[in-house]
Amino acid sequence: MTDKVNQLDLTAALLTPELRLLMLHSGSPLPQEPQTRTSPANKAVFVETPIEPIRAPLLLATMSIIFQRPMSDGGGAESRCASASTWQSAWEPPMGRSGSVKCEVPLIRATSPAPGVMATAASNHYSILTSSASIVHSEPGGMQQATAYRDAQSLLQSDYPLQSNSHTLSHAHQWITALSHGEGTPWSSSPLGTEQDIKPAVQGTREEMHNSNNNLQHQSRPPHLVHQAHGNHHDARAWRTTTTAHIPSMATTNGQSLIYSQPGFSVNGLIPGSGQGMHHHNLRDSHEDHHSPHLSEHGHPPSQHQHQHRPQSHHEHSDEDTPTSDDLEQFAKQFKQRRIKLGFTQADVGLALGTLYGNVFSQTTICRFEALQLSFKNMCKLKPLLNKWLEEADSTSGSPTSLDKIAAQGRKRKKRTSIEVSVKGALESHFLKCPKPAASEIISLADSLHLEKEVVRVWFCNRRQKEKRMTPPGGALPGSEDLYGDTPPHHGVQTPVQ
DNA sequence: ATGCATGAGCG
DNA sequence: GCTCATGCATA
Repeated sequence: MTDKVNQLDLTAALLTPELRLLMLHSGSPLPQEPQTRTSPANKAVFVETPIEPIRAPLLLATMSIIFQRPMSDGGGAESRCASASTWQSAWEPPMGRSGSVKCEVPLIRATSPAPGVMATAASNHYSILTSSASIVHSEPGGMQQATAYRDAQSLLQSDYPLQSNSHTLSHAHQWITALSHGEGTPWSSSPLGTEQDIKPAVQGTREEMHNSNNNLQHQSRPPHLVHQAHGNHHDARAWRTTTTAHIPSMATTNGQSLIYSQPGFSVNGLIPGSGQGMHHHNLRDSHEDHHSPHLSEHGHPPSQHQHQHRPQSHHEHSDEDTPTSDDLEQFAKQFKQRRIKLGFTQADVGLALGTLYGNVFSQTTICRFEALQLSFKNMCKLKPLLNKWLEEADSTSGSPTSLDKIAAQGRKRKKRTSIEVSVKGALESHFLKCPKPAASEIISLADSLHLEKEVVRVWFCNRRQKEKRMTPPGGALPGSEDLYGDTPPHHGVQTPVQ
């Protein structure tokens, strides 16, 4: 039993840099050095190694082991991940000797956490198994482009919630979203929150965006996908694949811990030459999409840029003119990047706006701005302010801007009601059928759900509001726009044909 | 980051 | 009673 733990069959192919280092440190014999080569085409890195297994002494003390058993296990490939400690008692040997084993070191985030990293670490190695010739990372977690925004949404919301780090994932998503995007419109993708509740199949788009991308098919997904399957959700273009073996920055820092270099993230290719901390990468990747005419996933231009705005050409990102949704998206993204780089929190900005221009805003609002989760109008309104702040902050960088706290006004607020998941589900389904229930309906609904009428009413209001902002443009679910009957008469936008 | 809430403005 | 902008409180 101890043997199992202490000796692990490893092929060089499975030897990650992390593991390699550990082995070196522990004086373990390393398997034959793998040869890495990079595919010029997709930048994927392949590792070619002899299949010859080696015996690796105990390195598990600080490792997480993920291994996959061969199909013969009845249940099919089964992945496991356990800490060394638990592993010892719970581990079962791989079904076959050839069973691949993948080890990875617990990762320590050195600096500002790169969202998604942890999650990624835990779930992206599966594909590596069984293929000793080429290892290509397929990262399920968070590298998808905004192009795959919707996919990502549904993916993140539904496929991962079970993971303990699911919240990390949602961050990742958000983050990634901010970093890269393929479509030109903010609302062209569903910035819907990471709400755990059912994702409505009907999207009540109205105002701005119509992007007839098919984003519905993702509504239905297998309740539980195997990790490997996740890769399919991703827009393959979103992020380049690479191998762990390729990560150079694996060197231990201060000898204390291994910095985790998430291949999918840092070597993503977004920032080719950046030698900075990964948390800064995003600050420059914007070049990627800044000028590129955002093509939709299907190669169609977003085409809804003009809607709802003045026919002003979108060449200038001026604060004066009504920006286009593209401008806003760009700005929001840059804003966030700058803010982070400058070291301000969303709350800081909100307060600063108050001291600087008299308009205090909450962290929530800033957050929503960055996430493009405000109405177009609202975005337009905030943009100039934020832009001014940005300029100010940029020029003042170095000396901390005075962020006089503005006393929060005390107000007796109703205790936030927490609606149970099941109840929420009921509300959701009702919403799908009727997003705007009559008072009587609300009452009966409240009655049956044992909720206050007001709570139900507010819930519907919020739900509608939410629907409006996060509505996937493409979502332009047929006929969903007039769902509320209050759709403004603008937007005769050319719906991207599909 | 987001769910539930508030309140102004409006019809 | 709705929309809309906004935020407290919390996951």
